Amino acid sequence: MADVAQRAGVSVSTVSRTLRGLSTVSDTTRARVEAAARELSFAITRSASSLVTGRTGRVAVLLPHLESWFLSATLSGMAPALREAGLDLLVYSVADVRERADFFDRLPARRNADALLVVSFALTPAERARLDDLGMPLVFVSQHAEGRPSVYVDDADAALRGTRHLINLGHRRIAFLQTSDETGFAWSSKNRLAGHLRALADAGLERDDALIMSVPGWKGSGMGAAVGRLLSLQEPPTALFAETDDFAFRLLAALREANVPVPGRVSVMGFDDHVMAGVLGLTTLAQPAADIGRTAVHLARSVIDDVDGAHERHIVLPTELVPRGSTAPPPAGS
Amino acid sequence: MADVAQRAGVSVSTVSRTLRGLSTVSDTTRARVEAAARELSFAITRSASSLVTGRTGRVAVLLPHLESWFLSATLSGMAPALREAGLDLLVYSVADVRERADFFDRLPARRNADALLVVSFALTPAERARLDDLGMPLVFVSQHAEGRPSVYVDDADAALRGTRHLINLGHRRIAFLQTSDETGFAWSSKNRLAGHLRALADAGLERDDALIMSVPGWKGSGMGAAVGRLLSLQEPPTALFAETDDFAFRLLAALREANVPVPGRVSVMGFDDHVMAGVLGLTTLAQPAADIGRTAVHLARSVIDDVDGAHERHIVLPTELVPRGSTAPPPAGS
DNA sequence: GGATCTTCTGGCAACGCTGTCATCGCCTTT
DNA sequence: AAAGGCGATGACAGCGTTGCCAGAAGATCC
Repeated sequence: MADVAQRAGVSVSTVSRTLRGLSTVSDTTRARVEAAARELSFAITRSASSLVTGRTGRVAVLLPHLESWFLSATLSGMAPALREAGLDLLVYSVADVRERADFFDRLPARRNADALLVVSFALTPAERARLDDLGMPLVFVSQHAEGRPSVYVDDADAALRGTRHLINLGHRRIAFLQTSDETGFAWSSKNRLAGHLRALADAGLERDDALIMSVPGWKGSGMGAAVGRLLSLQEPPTALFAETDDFAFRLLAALREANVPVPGRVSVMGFDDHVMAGVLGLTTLAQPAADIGRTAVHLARSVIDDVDGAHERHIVLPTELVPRGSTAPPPAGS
Repeated sequence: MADVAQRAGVSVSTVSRTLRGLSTVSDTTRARVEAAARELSFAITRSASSLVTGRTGRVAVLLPHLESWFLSATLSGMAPALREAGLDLLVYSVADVRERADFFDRLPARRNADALLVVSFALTPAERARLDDLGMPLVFVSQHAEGRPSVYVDDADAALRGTRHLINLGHRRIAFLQTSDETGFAWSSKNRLAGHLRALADAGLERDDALIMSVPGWKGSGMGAAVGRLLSLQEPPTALFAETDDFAFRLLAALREANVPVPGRVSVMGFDDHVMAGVLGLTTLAQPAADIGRTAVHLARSVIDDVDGAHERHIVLPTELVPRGSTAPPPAGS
């Protein structure tokens, strides 16, 4: 910055003021400084300004991993919003328990970001407490959190509408498949199941726990076994509701392998509206992942700037049922 | 840090030494300091140390976007390697031309990261020059770059083997489909096509430009049209080689819509080994995305630490043909 | 027992910026 | 014409660390 000052023939103070866009700089000086900065392709050292202002110009995002469509899409939505605000994006992805413990132990985000966005994270009370101790703005994304701003969809309501759609098609035996994976979408998961059950109850259908399946792992092969168990029930389901599209895809593959026609014999419904859902013709509940990301960033900015009421705002974004080819009325006589 | 020092009854210098793990601290003092730091759950302000040491403890990654499987998987591979090195991950995703221009204009990574990893980025000479001016360690990922360390796979060789596989199955008319999308995989793309053509030439097959298709957009609907054009040729192809799996999936969807059986009438081959490739039974060339990410980080660390020879190391990782159900011998009589 | 090492610790400047205050012209007001 | 106000700029301290040097205390050697 001193170089720029010298080249422009002004003091560093003036350069600082110019570059920050403060109004008290004359037009001619501003032009000179900007020219000098450009010629030297000067980029500010954020470390130094952070030290003085206490702002880092960075927002940290904590994610359970990076490989699901939903998380990537959410992150994608954040990127432009952050850029617009001149904020950099710091990503903490904690894939396993060790990394997770390490994150909450060392809290590396502390003092290294202006806000922490916690995405789709099923927190233990201890972890939640640790974050609260962090003393930095927190925004919960894709989950509701008491006492903190959050952005999410109404998973229960969406699932309710999904199941209702299946019921309207004539289905009476509807299975719900969820991942038993620990990390990840536990908050959403619980709510989706609740919505599903609610729809069944509303329609006067009896709950049957044999139709609620926890299938292990993201990548495992438990899916085939699960399908086998469901289809060998005395009264097998005519529709399968998977808690995410990623999951529904694996389900479709398992069904294809077992030569079960979709939707001829069973209907399949997903949740997310993954890009591939369109390609594969999967009926699903679209959730606006990019919007969620963008909104989360806006919310974070409000909290950082200490806007009134921002500290406990809960924004619920809409979901939409997208009917495609994987759902149809149940086969006659079932 | 002053608080910790006071609580431990030592000077800040000693606290600093202890926390950095320097050896010249007595065991008793070290224990006292560590206890104090833990009790106050002290976290160091990186900004301040950056200012002194010139190290930021951060690595920046520049990506064309965040939504392809390959990029997510690569990023996933980087995360644990960075964590292990105590480095934070700064993500710059530039989705459109405006953002891209902005990045190269302002170079926000400058002085805000210890190294920049450039992933799958088809750079203009001007952009490349701009990066070189940046005066910071650069690592090119998923692309070869003259004069800079890089990690990539031999796309040409992989594609060659893919096409050879199709030829070995008996195919003689093989189409190659690439995206005409600007951002993204231009480097890989060019090489994959070259490898494909090489395999044709090696087998004594004539090149037919009608079989090389550029299909627009990531998400558009140009795929149906492309399939139509190919299948209405006088001598239609019996095999289709898509430059990425993402692309192959859309191709599969278009073929299904057109009622063209795969692999009955045409075989389809992809590139990447996307998670869904297994699910959909797509034959593909697996590239070790996570390994690429991890290796890139190791390389970056070597360059940062100025290890001998690191500045121009080129690491080529292996690819593997994964035969699945989407490829088979051509239908009899074609 | 004094000189010389060694091991450990403290003091202090410096990193590159920002915020505050002081200063300097020039314009307006009476 | 003097007083006051205002807009633009510069000087300087200080943010929380680290690196360097000095120094204290204890160990070793002749």
